[in-house]
Amino acid sequence: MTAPASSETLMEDIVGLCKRRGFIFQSSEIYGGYNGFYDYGPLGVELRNNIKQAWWRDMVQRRDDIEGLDSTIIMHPKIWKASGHVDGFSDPMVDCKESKLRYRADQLFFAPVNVDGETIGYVSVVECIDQQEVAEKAAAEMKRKMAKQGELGPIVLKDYTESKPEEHALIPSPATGKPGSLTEPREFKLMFETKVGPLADESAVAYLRPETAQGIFANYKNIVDTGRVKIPFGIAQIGKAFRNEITPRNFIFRSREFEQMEIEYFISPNADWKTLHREWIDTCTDWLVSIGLDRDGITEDIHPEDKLAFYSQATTDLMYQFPHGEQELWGIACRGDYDLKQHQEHSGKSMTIFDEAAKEKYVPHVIEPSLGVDRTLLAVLTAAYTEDEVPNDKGVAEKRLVLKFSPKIAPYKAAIFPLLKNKPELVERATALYKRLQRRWNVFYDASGAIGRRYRRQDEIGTPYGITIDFDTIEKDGTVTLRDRDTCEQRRVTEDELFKFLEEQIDG
RNA sequence: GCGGGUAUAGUUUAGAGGUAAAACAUCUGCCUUCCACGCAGAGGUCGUCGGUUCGAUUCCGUCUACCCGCACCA
Repeated sequence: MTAPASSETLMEDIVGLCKRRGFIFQSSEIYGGYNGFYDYGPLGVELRNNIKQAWWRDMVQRRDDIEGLDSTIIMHPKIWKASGHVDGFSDPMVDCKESKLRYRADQLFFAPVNVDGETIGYVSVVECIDQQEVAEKAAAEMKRKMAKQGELGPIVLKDYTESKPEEHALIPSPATGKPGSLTEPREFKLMFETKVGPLADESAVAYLRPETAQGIFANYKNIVDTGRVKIPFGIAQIGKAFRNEITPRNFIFRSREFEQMEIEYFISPNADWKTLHREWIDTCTDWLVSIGLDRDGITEDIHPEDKLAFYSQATTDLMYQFPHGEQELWGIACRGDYDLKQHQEHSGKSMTIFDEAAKEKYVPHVIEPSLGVDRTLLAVLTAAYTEDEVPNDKGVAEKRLVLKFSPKIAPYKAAIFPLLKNKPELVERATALYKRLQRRWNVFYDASGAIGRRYRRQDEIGTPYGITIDFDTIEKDGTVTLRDRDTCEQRRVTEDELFKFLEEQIDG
C-alpha cells in the first residue's frame, strides 16, 4: 500500500513540497534566484539542525575517542597550498565547439607535425598511456594524406596549457580531428577567492574553504597537545564549505555553499587499517539507518585502486538512491599520512605523536568519513516522502502525502490540538499541555479547522504524533488521544504516559 | 560551459494581441464531539530588461532561474 519514495519520487515533488511547506527556498528568490545557493526555511532549519545534532551526539558526545572542533572558514592561504587545493582545484578547460566535448587543458596534448623541417599541421590526443604512439600514427597518417615526401620529424607532445595563442586555431579537436573548433583554455576556479586586509593586491588573496577537513589537520597539533588524546582518536567538525561548481544541479545535492560533517580518525601506521576502514563503513551505515534511511537503499561503491585519488589508499562511498539516481552520500577514505606530512613539510612543525602503548613515535595515518549535511537532508526527505491512502469519514480511500521522518530528526515532535476551538475548556487544557511540552521539545499548537485537516497538515510536514484534548480529557479521566502519523491509529494515554512515550521515541 | 525545453496566485494548471481564470493550499470570522465538512471574506505590477504595435502577460530578442541530455565534479 505504501510506496517508499526513493526511485519513483520525482525531484520536482520534493522541491515543490519543500517550497510549499517552508523547508527549502531558492536563495535570493525575489531577485530571480541565484544558481547553486539555497536557503532553509522554518521547517528546514529545524530538520537540518536535528540531523547535525544527531550526528554530533552520536559521533562526538557519545564516543570517548572523538573530540569536536570548530575552525574558521577562511584560513591561511598556505594551508590550501599544502593540501594541494590551490594547484589541483583550478583546472583550465578547453571546449570543442563542434563535438561539445570538454577537455582539461593539462590532459589534452598536441604536437606540430614537421616534414623536412616544415610544419604541415598539428595532431592532438587526450592523455592516455600510449599517447605518444597514437600521436605518431596520426602524424604519419597526416603526412600520407597530404602526400608529402620527406623526413617526418619527431613528435614532441606538449599539453594545451603550454600552447601559444597563435597555435590555437591550428590544433585539431581530438574528437573531430579538424582544427579550429577548440576554445581558448578557460580557468574554472573551484575555490572562491576573497581578499583579506585593506590592501586588495595579490598578496591578500585568501580562499573560502572547499572542505572542512583541512581545518582539522591544521589544528591536529593543538588538540594533540591539549586534549590528552591517545591513538586511535578522531577530530570531528561540522561546518560550511564552498565550491564554485561548474554546474550546480539536482536541488541541494550539489550546491556552491554547503555544509559538511567530517571526521579525521587518526590511527597508527602499523594498524590494520583495512579492518578499521570496514568498521567505519559499518558505523556510518548504521547511523544513516538510525536517522530513517532504508538500509536496503544504501549501497557501497568501492573505488578501484587505479582510479583512486593520489593521496588515497582506499575509498568506499556509501551510495543512496536519490530521486535523480544512485549517488554518493558518504565518502569514507583512507588518506594515509598524506595530509599531515604535507602540513609538516610546509609549516615546518612536527606532526608526530608519541604512542605510549607501542612506545614509538610517528605521524599517524588517517581515515576520513566525510558527509554532506545537505545531501543527508535530501536523502532523509527522499526516504520520508510517501504517498498512501487512508479512508475519510465516509470510508472512501483518499490520497495522503506524509513525510515519515524519524521522531529523532522530525522538525516538530508532536502537535497539540483542542478537539474544538470554540470550547474554552478544551482550548485552555490544550494550551497548558502545549506549554508544558514546549519546554522540552519543539512542538506545534493548532486549533483551527476540522481535526482531520489538522492531522493531514502535520502528516505533510512529518510531525510523528498528534495529541488531541477532547471531552473525555476534561470530564472523565484526564487522558488524551495520541495519534500515530504513519498508521493513523489512536490510543488514550495519561499525561505521564505521554511524556514517557515521547522521551523514548525522541531521545532514545 | 554546450544543445533542447519551460517560466501566469503559495502550489498545480487554464487562457486570449485589448489591463486574467479554476482547483487546492494559506489567513480571518461563524459552525463543527476524531482523519482534507459547510458558509462568508482576503490576496496577482502573468520571471527580468528591451524591441515590434495605437495597445504585449500573449509575437521577437537579451538576461536570470528551473528541468532533461552532454561535459565537469583534486
